[in-house]
Amino acid sequence: MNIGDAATASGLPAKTIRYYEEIGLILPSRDGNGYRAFATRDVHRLAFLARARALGFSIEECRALMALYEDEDRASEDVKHLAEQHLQRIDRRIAELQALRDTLAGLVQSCAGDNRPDCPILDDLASAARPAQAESG
Amino acid sequence: MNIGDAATASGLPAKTIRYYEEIGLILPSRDGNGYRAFATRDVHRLAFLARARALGFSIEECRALMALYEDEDRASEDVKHLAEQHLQRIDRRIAELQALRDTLAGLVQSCAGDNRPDCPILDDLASAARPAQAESG
DNA sequence: ATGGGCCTTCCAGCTACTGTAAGGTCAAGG
DNA sequence: CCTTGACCTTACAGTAGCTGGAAGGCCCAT
Repeated sequence: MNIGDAATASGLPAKTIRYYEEIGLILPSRDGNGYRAFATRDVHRLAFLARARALGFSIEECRALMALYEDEDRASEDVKHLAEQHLQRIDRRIAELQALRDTLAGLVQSCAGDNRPDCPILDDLASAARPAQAESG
Repeated sequence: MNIGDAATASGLPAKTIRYYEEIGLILPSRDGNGYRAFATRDVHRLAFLARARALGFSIEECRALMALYEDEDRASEDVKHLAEQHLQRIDRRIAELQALRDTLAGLVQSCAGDNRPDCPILDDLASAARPAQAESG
């Protein structure tokens, strides 16, 4: 199977597959003409990677997950640990974004959004530059 | 004021300030020795940028916000529009992460996390590779 | 032989910095 | 006067994870 078909089958762009080979995530064999030859197993690996990436795991985490996937003697504990770490990272990120969102939503709401120059949003951004105008207390 | 003091005053690393100059976000004057000379106004701009970046605005959005900040004849509508777009992007991102989080949390919970190899997390990741084993329905 | 669609490699670019190297400047101390 | 050390300068490389494009090879149909 050539890279185009592997791309279609796995859902990953051919470019991405070449990149994954370059960084050692997969190692398809080669035909006589130099074309990559993907076995069914390779396509499974690619789909595994696609799914793991879609769940937000980093490339290095995917590498580790792949190793566990291929290791019949793995402990599910190791997989769970990776997933838990990732989950915590996502939770932190959500909390950050939520805080951002709340601040921003407040600013948006306070802004008239008309053709006059007065703007609480710009005032807020500038307030960091003029701490005399108090935001603590 | 040299770059070190501007960094302290604005909360941005000196490296970042040089970068901002390179991409044309600020243009401090220069002393005879080639050192950047930051006026109070420059430090205000830097703090403005720092705050806007902390709120998650992209560099290009910061450039636009800065232009509005400096334009006395701006319409607050333009600022609000930028902020609303950003807010929507954050909302979408939060929704994405939340969906991810839910999926991942389900997987984590279903995994025993012991020293046996059986692992619903890996099963899920691999399921994309073996659609015969059904996930729809 | 020629056209088109696939494949190959290599290099550049994206965001927003960050690190490092090699060197210039300046004030203090001996 | 010289050194030390903290500051400053530029330029280049690297980060994550691709993505686009150039230049060229392979293969099949006409």
